[in-house]
Amino acid sequence: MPEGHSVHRIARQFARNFVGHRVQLSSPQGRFVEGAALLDGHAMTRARAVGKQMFLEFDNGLWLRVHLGMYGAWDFAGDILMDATIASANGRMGQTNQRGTDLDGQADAVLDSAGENSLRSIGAPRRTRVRMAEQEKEIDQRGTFPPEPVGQVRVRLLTDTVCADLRGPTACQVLDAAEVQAVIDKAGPDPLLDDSPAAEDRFTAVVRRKPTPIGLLLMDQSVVSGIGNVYRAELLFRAGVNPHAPGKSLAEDTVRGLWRDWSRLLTIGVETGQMMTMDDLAGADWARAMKNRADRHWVYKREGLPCRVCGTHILLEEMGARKLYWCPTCQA
DNA sequence: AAAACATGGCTAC
DNA sequence: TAGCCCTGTTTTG
Repeated sequence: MPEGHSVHRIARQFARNFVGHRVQLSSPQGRFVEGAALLDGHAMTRARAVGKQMFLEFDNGLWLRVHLGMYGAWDFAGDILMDATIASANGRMGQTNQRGTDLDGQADAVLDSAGENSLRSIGAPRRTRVRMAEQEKEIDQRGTFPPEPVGQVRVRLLTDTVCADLRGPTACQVLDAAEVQAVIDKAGPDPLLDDSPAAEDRFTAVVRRKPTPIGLLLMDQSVVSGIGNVYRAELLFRAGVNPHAPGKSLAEDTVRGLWRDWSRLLTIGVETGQMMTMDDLAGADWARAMKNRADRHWVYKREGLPCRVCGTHILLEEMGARKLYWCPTCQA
């Protein structure tokens, strides 16, 4: 599934295209009929991402909470205003985006600021169809509007001009404001929601108190939000940290460094739409990595291959019921 | 062509 | 610990 960066991008897409508009909700699949009815016909007022979860607020005070899980995806169709980086990630927009450009750090898009601030618009809406999951891709350019639902569509959000279909989510439910707050309170800090020293302190303190291996702590969404299996492996390699090291055994600077690096990688991920973890690349190397996943990571999915730094064979083991990739030499 | 696998995480057993 | 969500991609035959 999409790790944290994708969910932030999807929330922006909703802020861009739905916030401020009346929305018709339905459940073509039939498994969310009651929930859809609670929100149907109301205007969307806010789109938020917190770690891997997304929250859409409507003007009756209720929220739609969505977690994509492993297979979940959103398909957008219609006259879509796209964040330029989405098209860029597909290589369709030429040079509109280069790394190094700044996000303004505004993770939430609220009603009065939707459509401006951090979203770099292409300009006019474009009639298209885009799938947003871990990868984003344009599906086709034409067709009737709204399109026929494809596959098991749990919920469809429809305005006069734009349609969003949700398929295969782990979670899709209607919550009131207090329930949303409870979910958010349980989540660990998300660098895009809070890049304050307090957030870094909180993460650092929690990690350095626990005997749990850091490789498990980074995946624990109550410790830190948004990190998944790819970012876990890559963050640990970049920090030179052994995944088995207990949180409490790590130096304070090391843990703070992990937080800051996560903030950096998440920012790059939101900007490019890719889990680009070899961010020191330049020119042709960067372009190749943007195109091919195999050239994008230090250790992820590289078991048995020589470490890009020291040549040692990359190891693969199970940790937290997920595949963990690491270099026993660089991460001694 | 078919089968296995995966960026997650909840729930039931 | 296994199932589920039920899709897209990769690997196997």
